[in-house]
Amino acid sequence: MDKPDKNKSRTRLEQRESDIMDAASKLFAEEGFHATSTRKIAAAAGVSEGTLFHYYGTKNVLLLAILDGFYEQLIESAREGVESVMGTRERLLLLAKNHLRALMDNQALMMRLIQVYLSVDIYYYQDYKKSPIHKLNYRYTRIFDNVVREGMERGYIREDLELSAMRDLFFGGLEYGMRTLMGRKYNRERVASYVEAIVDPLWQSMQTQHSTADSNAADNSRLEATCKRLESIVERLEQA
Amino acid sequence: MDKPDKNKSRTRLEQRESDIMDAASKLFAEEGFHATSTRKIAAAAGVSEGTLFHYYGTKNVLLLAILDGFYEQLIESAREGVESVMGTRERLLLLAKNHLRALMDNQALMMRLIQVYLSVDIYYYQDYKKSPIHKLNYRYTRIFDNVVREGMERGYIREDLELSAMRDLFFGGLEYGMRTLMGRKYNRERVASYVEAIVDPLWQSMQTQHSTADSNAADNSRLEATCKRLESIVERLEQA
Amino acid sequence: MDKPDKNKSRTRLEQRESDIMDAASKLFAEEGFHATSTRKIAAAAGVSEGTLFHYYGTKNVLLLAILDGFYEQLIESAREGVESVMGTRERLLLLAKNHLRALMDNQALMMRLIQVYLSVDIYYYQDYKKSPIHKLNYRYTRIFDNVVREGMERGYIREDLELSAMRDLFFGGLEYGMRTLMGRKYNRERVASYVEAIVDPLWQSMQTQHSTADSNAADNSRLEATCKRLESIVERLEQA
Amino acid sequence: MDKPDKNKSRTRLEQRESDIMDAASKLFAEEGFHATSTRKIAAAAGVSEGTLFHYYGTKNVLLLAILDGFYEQLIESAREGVESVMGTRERLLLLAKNHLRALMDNQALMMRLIQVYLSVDIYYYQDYKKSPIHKLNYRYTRIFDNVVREGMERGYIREDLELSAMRDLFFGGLEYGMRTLMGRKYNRERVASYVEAIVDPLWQSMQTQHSTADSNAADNSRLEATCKRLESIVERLEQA
DNA sequence: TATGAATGAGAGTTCATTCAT
DNA sequence: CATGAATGAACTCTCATTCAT
Repeated sequence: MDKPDKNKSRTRLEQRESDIMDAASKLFAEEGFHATSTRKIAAAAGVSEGTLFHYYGTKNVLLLAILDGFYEQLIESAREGVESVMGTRERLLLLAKNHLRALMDNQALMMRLIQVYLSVDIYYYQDYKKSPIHKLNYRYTRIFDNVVREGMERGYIREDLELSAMRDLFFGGLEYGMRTLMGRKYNRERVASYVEAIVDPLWQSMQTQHSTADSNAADNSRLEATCKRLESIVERLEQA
Repeated sequence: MDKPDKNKSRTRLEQRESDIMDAASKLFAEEGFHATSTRKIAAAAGVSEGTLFHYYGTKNVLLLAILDGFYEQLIESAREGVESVMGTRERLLLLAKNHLRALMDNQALMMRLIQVYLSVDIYYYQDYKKSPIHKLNYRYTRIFDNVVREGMERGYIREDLELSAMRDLFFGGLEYGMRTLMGRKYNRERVASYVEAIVDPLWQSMQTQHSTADSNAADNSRLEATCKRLESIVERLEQA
Repeated sequence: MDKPDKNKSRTRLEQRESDIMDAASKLFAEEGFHATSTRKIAAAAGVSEGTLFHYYGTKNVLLLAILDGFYEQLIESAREGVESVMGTRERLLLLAKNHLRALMDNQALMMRLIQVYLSVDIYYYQDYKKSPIHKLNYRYTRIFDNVVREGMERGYIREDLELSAMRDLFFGGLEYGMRTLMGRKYNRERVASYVEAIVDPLWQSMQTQHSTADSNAADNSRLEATCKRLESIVERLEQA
Repeated sequence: MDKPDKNKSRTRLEQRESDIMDAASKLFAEEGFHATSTRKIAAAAGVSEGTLFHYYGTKNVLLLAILDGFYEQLIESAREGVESVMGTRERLLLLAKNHLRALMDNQALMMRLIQVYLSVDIYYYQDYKKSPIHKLNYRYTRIFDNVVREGMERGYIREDLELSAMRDLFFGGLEYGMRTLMGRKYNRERVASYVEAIVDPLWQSMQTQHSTADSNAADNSRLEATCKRLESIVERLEQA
């Protein structure tokens, strides 16, 4: 589309860029950010150390580029997923699956890298909200927000919901659970059922609440349980 | 109990130990693990670097000791909290408050340190389940598990609940949300209301389903009060 | 042969390499391996400490490189010496002089370095025979072996000789004696006469043994051997 | 024999001293002088580090004490050996066996320690001859010297022998050969035959010479010259 | 006499980054 | 644009030795 010449050279540059980013991603994921030297990265990418710094002026910049790419991909696949189905619950399940899969593909190290990034650059972006990562994360979580808001508009979800708490539970729950999931082998079915176990309680509490029938079942059963305990105490007392 | 002399020296040792741990905790929290040199820690603790390594053979060991202490405290306060109230929901609220407060007191960096620890020692404890941190975390989350299980036994919570998913949502949600909370100043009320916003959806989905529970709030609270009175009678009877 | 540019830079690299090795050799010799810090070496070589580790990844590697160079030189001069004269006894004298002179030029510390090296790397090369130093030493002592073997073939030396014992006496005697020699000032004549004092007893015991009967058996067998060679040459000439 | 009280306490002190020396000897031998920290030694000896420095003010002093003890033992057993047999050759064989066995019992590291010692204390005893080790070594090698001298007096050994060269060959040969011997397992027979292989050539060259070899030097040199001429002709022919 | 906590200098090594080529 | 040699500050950790108890 562009001039072939420019196109060609741009392609080569891009090739190198992605070589470096791939190598760095892999190493960061495997050994951690601090344990990965720029020398190792350059070697793994098949370029000289000088070149690495030619492309990314700083190790931190490289880290940010990786995270950026990761989020960009995450956002894109999330958007595609949301557009592919209609129901709010189905959309949430898709978002959850997408999130989990992306993290697992990267050995969950992306999460750690984000932590590192925030550690490292806390000096530059004293206000978390100004940090590039925050902006990316904001763009990403807005997708979830929009799905929920649309659910509200359509009446599937009660309107007095605290959206931010729901968001925290959704993403926090997934990420926290991932640690457990990680130990075992990647398993598509397990992921699916885990995702449901996370989403369902949230989905349930999101909905407008019907059924006046057995209204206070909880309290009823509490009463029943208490009665049982009283009875058993009475029995013991009688035997004593 | 011992000779005063010995006692004294033991105290001095312990003093030094805690000086070092305090200094290290502070610095790790402020600047991160990797950005804090042992030199800085020693200086901040008012001891020589040699002494630091005399007490903790390795920077990693020091990190582990800090995390250990943190968890120990967390576990203790959680247990106390659980024992101080009776209702399951109240207990969950207390656990959540305790968790959040502990994290915020440490500038939420404890979470990062745990990540660092797992990164660093992944080589030693190839199986995450064998790592000391996992064991501590297990002990801690068992408190939550027990609260929920007891709720089930007493009939307050439906028995077909997926406990592990609930745990993930609970702790994950809190930790994820903490980031947002952190930016603002510490505020006891805000924490309380945030905690409710996290716990309520979970509590709701834990209970037997489709209850109109909140629809007739008045009756509900009367029942609630009665339940509580009965329960406390039971407690007293059992202890007698 | 190459571009002068490349050639030049290669030269500069080699210059640096040898600067470092020279400085290290000197310091190791003067103060011993353990007492010489990499810092000192770098300073003496006029490079930064980083550069030192750029060239030799480890202090041990540097040590090995020095020993390697030392042996290489030793081997070369020994070979030249052997080729420059014909008689077995003369060759042994030359080898001895060469050995002694090389050691004395390095203040005899090379021997100590070899010991250090073997100490240090005993863990890496559990089998002594696999250590690089052993291989170098083997190459070197083979020169002595070959001289003796040729002496046997030519009949100057009795064939029932225990070569390994002879080798031990030769090199061991020289090195042991060197300590004594070291204290005094370098003295070409003294070395020459000392060398004879060491070699002569060995030479004597190498030759076919007394029995006054055929008094000059050695010379006789030399004559016989020479005749045989002459005869075989004549044969070849006749066939040509 | 002494006062029981003093005796007792002296015994305890001596016990401790020897505990420390034994532990240090073992560790020095196994890991080398520099790789063995005083902490390790103290732990292995079952005393505190303070105590170690109480007995031996310095790590170097400890080293010297060990070497001193080693030599003392070596000297004693050598003297006993010499007195137990009469023949000069037998005495030399015994001395050699004794030397070899002592070194092998200590994993040959004693030799290295001596080197270390000389390195370390070269600053204190700028003149080798004044160093304590030199004195010990002198006392020890005098035993060899005396055996040889007595052999001369009794007429077993020719009187124009260069004693110092003989000594260098004897001890140097043994120590050099030990490296080879070390690799294999300790084997009493092997040691015996090795010792003979070392001593015999020396013994041979020590004896009064019945060969006419040197007696008729004139004839000899004529033969020699003829040989050389023949040989050079052969060389030229072969190269042609 | 025996202890072991405390020291601080110094060790080897790593590292992100620069810059002349 | 690409290189990789060069840097030197900073790192964690070790060590022989001291000294108050």
